[in-house]
Amino acid sequence: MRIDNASSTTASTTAQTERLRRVKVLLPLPLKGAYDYRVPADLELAPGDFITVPLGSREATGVVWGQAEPGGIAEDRLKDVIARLDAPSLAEVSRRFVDWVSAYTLSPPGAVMRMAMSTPSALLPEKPRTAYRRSDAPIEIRMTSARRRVLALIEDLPPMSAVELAREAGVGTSVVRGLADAGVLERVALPADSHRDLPDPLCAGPELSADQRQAAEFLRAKVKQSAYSASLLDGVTGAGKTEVYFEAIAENLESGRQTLVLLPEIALSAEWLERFTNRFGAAPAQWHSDLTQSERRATWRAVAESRAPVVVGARSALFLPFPDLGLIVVDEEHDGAFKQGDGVVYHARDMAVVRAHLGEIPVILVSATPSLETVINANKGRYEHLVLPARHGVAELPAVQVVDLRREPLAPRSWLSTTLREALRRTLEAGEQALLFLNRRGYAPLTLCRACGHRMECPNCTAWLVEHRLSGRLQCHHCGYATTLPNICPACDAEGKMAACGPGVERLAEEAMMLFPDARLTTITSDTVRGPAAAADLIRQIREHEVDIVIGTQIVAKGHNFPMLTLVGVVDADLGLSGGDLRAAERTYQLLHQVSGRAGRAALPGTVYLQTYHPDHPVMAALTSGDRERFLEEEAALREDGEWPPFGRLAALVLSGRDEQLVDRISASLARTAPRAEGVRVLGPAPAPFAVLRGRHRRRLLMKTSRSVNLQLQLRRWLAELKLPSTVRLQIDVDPYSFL
DNA sequence: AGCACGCCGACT
DNA sequence: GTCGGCGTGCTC
Repeated sequence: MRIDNASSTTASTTAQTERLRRVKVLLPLPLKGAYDYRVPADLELAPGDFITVPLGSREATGVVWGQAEPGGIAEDRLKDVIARLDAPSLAEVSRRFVDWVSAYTLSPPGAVMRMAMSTPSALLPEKPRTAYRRSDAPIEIRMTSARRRVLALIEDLPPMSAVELAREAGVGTSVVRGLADAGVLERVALPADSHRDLPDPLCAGPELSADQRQAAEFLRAKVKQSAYSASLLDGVTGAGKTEVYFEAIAENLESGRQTLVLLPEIALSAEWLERFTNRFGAAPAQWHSDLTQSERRATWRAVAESRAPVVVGARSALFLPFPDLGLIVVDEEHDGAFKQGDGVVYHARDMAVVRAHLGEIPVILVSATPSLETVINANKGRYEHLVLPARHGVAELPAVQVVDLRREPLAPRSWLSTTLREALRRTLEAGEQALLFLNRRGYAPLTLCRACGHRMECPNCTAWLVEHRLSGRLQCHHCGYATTLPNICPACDAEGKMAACGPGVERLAEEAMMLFPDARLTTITSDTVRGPAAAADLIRQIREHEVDIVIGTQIVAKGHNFPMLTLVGVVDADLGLSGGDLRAAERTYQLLHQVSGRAGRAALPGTVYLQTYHPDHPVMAALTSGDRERFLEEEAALREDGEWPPFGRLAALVLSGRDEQLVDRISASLARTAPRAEGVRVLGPAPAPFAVLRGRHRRRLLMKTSRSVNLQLQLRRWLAELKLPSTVRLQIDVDPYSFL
């Protein structure tokens, strides 16, 4: 009896120990799920711990995802966990977030987790930073002039790194190391991370208007509640939305919790950083794709160790390992850049709301032109809706006029109507600035042969080659293919018949220069602006009126304040409306509204001209009347009729491969096995927009369901049996943002 | 994602 | 005869 008792106790203890001794480990790889590992007796592990494990012939870093479930892999295939890494473990809410995003996007959980891990070096012990100082030991060495310079320099300076010391002394680092090896210099360890100044919520902020104060108080109260809430902060550019949400950040700073601010394009936000620093007396931590390895490491660690109270970043910052996130702000929430296109396909704004929900914290969505989804959520009461009216005297809204190109035809190879030319002339004569907006890079979007009609197309993609006259090349904007402009038609051998068709910004600049030879002109596109420093310099040039005419693509649409800019000419307002995209009208409205806002922001009133062949289009009507609500209502009605998002659910499945027939066969068979259920429709397969991209043939299926259907469940069932040849890829995009 | 395994072309 | 190209498949 006693033995029975003892043995049963032993058995249950063994079972329990067994279970504890076996853990699920999520590896940052696109595997189906977590892998099981055995935990050695001398290791104590908890969920969220970062560990190293053997994987095949190598070693990998992963996260303990929980206790292994019974019925996993056979005992004899289990390997031992190698070690626990010295990094704060991933918070439970972060792990739930990874699982949630994985389930929602149908991406492997490891692929999602990879975004939370940044760089491998972040998990390894920090490399001690070595500095050098004069040693006391009286050592005789052969003196050289380089050595003398180093020693003279070190006399009255604090210890410096080899690189700094060498740079200051004008010698190579080998001289410094040589002196250290000889014993004249002494190596000392520098403190790991010199503490930077932290944002201070008590720093004096700017004077707020009554409306701003009211909105700020509301958001402060939401932060104080530390519960889930979503608020839309809505108001025209210049209404002071940023200052308002800064107050919410201040409140969250006071409570000691972390804040995440998501911006669509961090590289161009020098202005935002300046405003933040002015308000809080210190810069926030930054997270974006241009960080160096060591910057990534430092920021990731600072976030994980609660040393970064505020992080501003691009969409991937959402996956940083915050131990205590208390507030998320999504600025420019309507911006398409929040949608991640490759790898794990997700929309950072939507996932930010999910993250806030899981963390039971407030999220603030900010925009002058909020997305239809967000406005509907606000109207239905799911989001709080705070509207900031324009501040008196700050931003006079520009007058928007349509130029009807059907009544006022353009001259051949000209893209500026008489009306717009006249407006330009008046603006320049008044000593003011003008912006010509055309969302097309290069010189001409199409080159064709006037003899046989042959079009210059990309050999790898279904796309025209764009002529770039600055670089003297024909370029594919999708795969990077480039070639020279031929003088002889590759199809019919006719000589000198290749002709540029349509305008790009370079060609527009050519016309403007011809019309206004004395005007100082600059072209701003992603081709001409390389990096934040160049962008900042251009912005300064415009602000200081060193330029009369600015010609640019969408990168000039972002909110910069140019006091002397009074005229905006939208050269092709219809661009972007064609193509049958669900959000074409909405996006065009947002872009053109934003670019219109560049005109007349200070004391001078501004004017906007929209050149269009569709003056009656709802987008043009909304822009000229300023009646955003009516436009959104009409858009919403259209989507509701067709059960399009957000009134229905949508997922795009794109199959791609080099073998066109194979891709066709598989898409066809996929369509045959599509689920037949109430409220589920599968459209396609059809050639995906850009039917060939980078040499891969693409077919698309669309799954469209009503709101009540669990789209992910239907998708998972459908694709569970699917066995794809390795040469064919399937990309799933839940809630596709753009159909292109 | 790595890394090994495997099966066909140009080299010491 | 081997070295090495990258297609295919597996990693608890």
